[in-house]
Amino acid sequence: MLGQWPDKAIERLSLYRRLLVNLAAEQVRFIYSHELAQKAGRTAAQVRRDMMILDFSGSPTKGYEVAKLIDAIGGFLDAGGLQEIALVGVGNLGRAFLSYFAGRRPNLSITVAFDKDPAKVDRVIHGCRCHRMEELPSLIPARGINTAILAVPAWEAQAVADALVGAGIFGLLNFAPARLYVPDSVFVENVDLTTSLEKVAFFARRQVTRQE
Amino acid sequence: MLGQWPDKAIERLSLYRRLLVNLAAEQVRFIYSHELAQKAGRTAAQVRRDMMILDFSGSPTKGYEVAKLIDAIGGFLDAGGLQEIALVGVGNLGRAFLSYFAGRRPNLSITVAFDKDPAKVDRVIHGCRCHRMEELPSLIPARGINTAILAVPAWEAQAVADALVGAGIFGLLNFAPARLYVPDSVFVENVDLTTSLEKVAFFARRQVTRQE
DNA sequence: GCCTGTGAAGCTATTCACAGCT
DNA sequence: AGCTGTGAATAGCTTCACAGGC
Repeated sequence: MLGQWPDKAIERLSLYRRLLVNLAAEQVRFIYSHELAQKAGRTAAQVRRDMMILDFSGSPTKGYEVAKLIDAIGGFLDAGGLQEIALVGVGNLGRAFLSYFAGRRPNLSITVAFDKDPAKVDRVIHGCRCHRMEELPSLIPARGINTAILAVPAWEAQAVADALVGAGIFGLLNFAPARLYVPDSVFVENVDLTTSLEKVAFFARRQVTRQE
Repeated sequence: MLGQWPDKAIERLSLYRRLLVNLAAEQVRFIYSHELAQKAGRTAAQVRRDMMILDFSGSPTKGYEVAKLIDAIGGFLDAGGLQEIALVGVGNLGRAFLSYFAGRRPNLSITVAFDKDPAKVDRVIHGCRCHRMEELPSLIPARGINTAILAVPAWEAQAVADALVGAGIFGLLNFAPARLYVPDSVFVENVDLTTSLEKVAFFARRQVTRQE
């Protein structure tokens, strides 16, 4: 499904870029692997390995040039221009994402939303227009969209995923607590909030017990 | 930090339980490792390995008894009674979580919220009262809370995390795009929505290119 | 025959450690 | 002296493969 690069490495590159953009804003021009590692919560060796993915080199005396590294990550991660994202499910979570992502990344923007609730259709929420589900199969290819966020209830997730895949989606960020059955060519990232919370609660409780 | 059990295994156990609860509702009494694996998107061997964590046995003829397995996972993952969770940051995301988690798990419930915005303080949102930040250091120990959800802006995250750790929190579900510096005894799960979306968009675009 | 439980093997991601450079 | 770049080693997780049992 993934192929050449491990998906964790892609996550780290995205994280590095965010840190580097902050550094650039503070006029930092060069950074060593151990400094970036410290900010990212990784090891220096890991950072240097990740630079190999980009085929990016630093200087042993100054480290990595921040501005150039930001460009190198952008060249690797970003599409040429704007990559549009579709959102399906404009409930509480969906609206929170619209507000959260609004203007966060210049190259990535949620530009269409879909919901089956007629009360939401044709409204514009955080700058994004909500469409009828029936428009999904035509609108997504028409806009050349390949990535979608799924924020619908679990029992609707598979049907919506099928519609999205049929419309040409190849990447899904899924917040519904349901496993999606999709072709191997489609990348699915599941964000399971309940499971994450249960995990944190488990380790927290275990630590409390240990302290006592 | 973690210790004995890998955190990915804990995630899977939480996932298995959700699937099993659904199965129980459909009157399914027994399930084989390969069936559960199929539903969870794992291999049968992985499921059987995870059963070893629980020290739970199935029968070679019938498989695992659904009701007993649910109890075994509960005995492992859950606290004795209700485990309360605190939420800090009642913005769009925070409110979405309150609505999302309301009544989702009987043993896990967000029962206190905090926000620095006076307009939100003392309001009850999705059954959860919002308190002043100043009450955090006393209220969290008073309630015996050890787990918190962090949904504040990045630039406030570290200060809030410090306050939470000081108040006795040992588990943090962090939605702020910032690395948190906390003692080793505190478990932090970062959910980085921007990074996840960038990753999905990256693989989607790559796949599209490959198809052409 | 077809399952479970598990030692062993295999894989992938991360870290070590050091040559090379300035 | 202290960094980068990277082959080699390690660690951690997943899958294989088969003994054991009904």
